[in-house]
Amino acid sequence: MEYDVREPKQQRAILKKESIIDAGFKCICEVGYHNTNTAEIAKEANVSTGIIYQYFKDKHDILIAGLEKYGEDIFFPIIRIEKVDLKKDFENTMKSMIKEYINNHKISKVAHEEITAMVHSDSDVAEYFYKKELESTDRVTKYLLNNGFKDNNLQEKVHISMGLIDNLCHEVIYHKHKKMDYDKMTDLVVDLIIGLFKNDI
Amino acid sequence: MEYDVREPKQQRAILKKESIIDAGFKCICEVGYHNTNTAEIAKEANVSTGIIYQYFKDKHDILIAGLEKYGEDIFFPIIRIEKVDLKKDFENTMKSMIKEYINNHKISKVAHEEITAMVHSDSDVAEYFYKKELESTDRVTKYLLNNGFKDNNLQEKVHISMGLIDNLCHEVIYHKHKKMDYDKMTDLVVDLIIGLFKNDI
Amino acid sequence: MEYDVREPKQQRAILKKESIIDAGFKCICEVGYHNTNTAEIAKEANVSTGIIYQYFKDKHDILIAGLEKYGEDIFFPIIRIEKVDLKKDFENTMKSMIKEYINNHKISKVAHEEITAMVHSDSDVAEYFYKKELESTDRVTKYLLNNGFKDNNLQEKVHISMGLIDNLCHEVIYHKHKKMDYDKMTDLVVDLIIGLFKNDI
Amino acid sequence: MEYDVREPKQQRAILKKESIIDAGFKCICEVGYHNTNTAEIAKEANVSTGIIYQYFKDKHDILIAGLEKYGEDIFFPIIRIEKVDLKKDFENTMKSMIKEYINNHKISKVAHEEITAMVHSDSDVAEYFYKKELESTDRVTKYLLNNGFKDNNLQEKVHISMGLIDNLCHEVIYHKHKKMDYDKMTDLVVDLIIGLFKNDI
DNA sequence: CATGAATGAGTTTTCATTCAT
DNA sequence: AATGAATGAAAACTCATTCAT
Repeated sequence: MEYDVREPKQQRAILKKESIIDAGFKCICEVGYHNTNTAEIAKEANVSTGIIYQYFKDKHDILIAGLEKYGEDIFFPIIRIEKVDLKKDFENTMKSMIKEYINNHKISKVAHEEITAMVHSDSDVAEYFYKKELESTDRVTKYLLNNGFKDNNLQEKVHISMGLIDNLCHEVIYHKHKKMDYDKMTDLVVDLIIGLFKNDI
Repeated sequence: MEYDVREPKQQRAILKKESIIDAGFKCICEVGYHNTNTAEIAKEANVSTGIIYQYFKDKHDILIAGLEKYGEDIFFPIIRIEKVDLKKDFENTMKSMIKEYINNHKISKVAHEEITAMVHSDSDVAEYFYKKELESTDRVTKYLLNNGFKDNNLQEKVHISMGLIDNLCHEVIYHKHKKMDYDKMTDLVVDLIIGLFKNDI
Repeated sequence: MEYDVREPKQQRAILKKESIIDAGFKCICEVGYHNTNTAEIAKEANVSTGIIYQYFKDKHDILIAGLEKYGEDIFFPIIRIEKVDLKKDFENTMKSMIKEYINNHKISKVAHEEITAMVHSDSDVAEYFYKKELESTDRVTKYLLNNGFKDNNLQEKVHISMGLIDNLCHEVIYHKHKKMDYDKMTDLVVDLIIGLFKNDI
Repeated sequence: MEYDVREPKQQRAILKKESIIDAGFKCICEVGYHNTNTAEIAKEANVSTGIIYQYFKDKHDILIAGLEKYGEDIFFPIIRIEKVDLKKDFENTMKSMIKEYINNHKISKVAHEEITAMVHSDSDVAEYFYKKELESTDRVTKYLLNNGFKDNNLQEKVHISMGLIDNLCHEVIYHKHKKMDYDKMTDLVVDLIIGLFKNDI
């Protein structure tokens, strides 16, 4: 005989909602928002199509929930800069950060493509990125201030640096320019950033 | 059995084909590819839906035609760098170029959003951008070489510089960071670029 | 992404699927496959157009389902020859069979026309007819063997006989030849068939 | 310099009309009426789409014209039975006729399929076949009468015989029944026909 | 809460026929 | 007569969302 294991309803509902978020975000990242339908999400989440609308206003809502849940890890890992030890050699710290970034990008390359595509066509996604980008800059700036950097247009410099790194990562991953020397390019970028901050440390 | 895509021979028809491209690209730029339907395009172009399929394989085909027609002006004006007079003061030249870029971006802000969104989800659009981006880098690099710059990782430096400018424009237009000093930021970017090339002139 | 064709589980849904088959087959039989559209079928079945595509891949799928459901009764009633009592007088048995056939043809005359038309233009319909025709010949042949007929080119004779009966029915129903004496023609056909088998009983 | 060879307009027009008929019938026979569009016909006929409607009421009209032009050769060659020499051995005459028929069927197998499909769905095509079938039976009957056959239900017998031959041809060509002995079947059919007429010669 | 059946507006595409030149 | 451009109604099919159970 089987005991009817009765999990608390609240708990079960939460799990179900999570599984829908996960399934939805997975599908959207893999094949794109417009190529994912609710039936597919329901199937992937092992729920019925109807139940989705108990937990989410609409399909779009699932996307946003997924973004809230996984967006930071995928798109804004720098937000956790506090873990970085700036006491060490600045140049090497930056190089290993860049390497980590590139790796991170590579892992979720398709997710990046699919989701960043929506920044331009979906105002909620845009807003999320907007907010997170601000947050990233602020956090990094504050972190540097706390680590003894002078506030000499620090925010602007941080933003420029983050942009440089982003572009570099993107270039390396998509490897558009066959003749480009990426090691050299990385060195150039690191030098630029160090140059930017050289009088502020 | 499919009608072949026809190449119009009469003047009237050629104009009509152009008007479909214009209408389609306009709609797509304004409300996005997925939110534009053929009926809308036909209406905007003052033609019937049927004629669209005589000149274009499908909706996507119109997008690509529009891109070919207007893409360079909107996304890659730097491709015409030959017009810039580098004999003049480098710093001021760059600053006015950046201003022009920002203006250009502002004019077709929505087009930028909608179309760059598709780079990530549409392989043909992606291919176009890749191609043009390469072309831009190459052209600028060659132009600098012809103007006496030394080939000291010139290509990499050009690419980095173009990225810096792009990011700057983007930041200025979207004005995300309320506390950011954009004039200072522009100065920083220009200084960085000048620094990059300082030993190559 | 495609919805999978679903197999209905609820009683209501099963009935609905059947009603789509019935409605579709009815429409196709009455006005022809090419003159029947999904909206028409939906209307006739009292369902929405959408539901059709949950149970059927496409319009063609409905046709095949209808054929599987009603094809034997309409086109291959001889497949149930086992019910015929061959112990009785062969000639009279055959005559009453022919009468029954003609009646059957008359009832679903339009269905015959519309569906047999498709044997030539639709490979799935063709396959169905081929299969059933083979099955008919085989069954009749076996049945005769079990009833003491000798296997003296029996299969060939059965096929010829079935063709003769088919042609006869067709002629009687369409009544093409004004001056034709159909009773006499029937007698001739029956005599021919009896003659064919006279040494095999 | 080139002389402007001016054919009589009437003549040119006739040629043009013929080329449309030929092109249309060719397309229809090859891929079917529903899969042939007017653009295709125009292209095949080397004329513009517009001109078609100068010579024909509609697409259907082309089909009928094609049928009138080529139908007899393809579907009712027996209509020219007068060429057959019945003085010779009846059995061999018939066998060679059957062989010729089978060949004829094979050559235009697709045309047969496509066009006979329409007998069931197109009343004009049906009427044509109806008319020609009557004509065939009548001609053959008359021819036999003129060759000394007695009028002992001759029309009925002719019709039955023609049906037997048609079925045989069809069976041989489409070869549905793998285990069937077609030589034997041919012999059986010939014997049946000879038997039918044996007291009438 | 949960299911999955049902809806129907919306989309792309085709093509016989007409029309402007 | 001739061209080929243009029309637009009609068709198949999709899918986010709602509903009956």
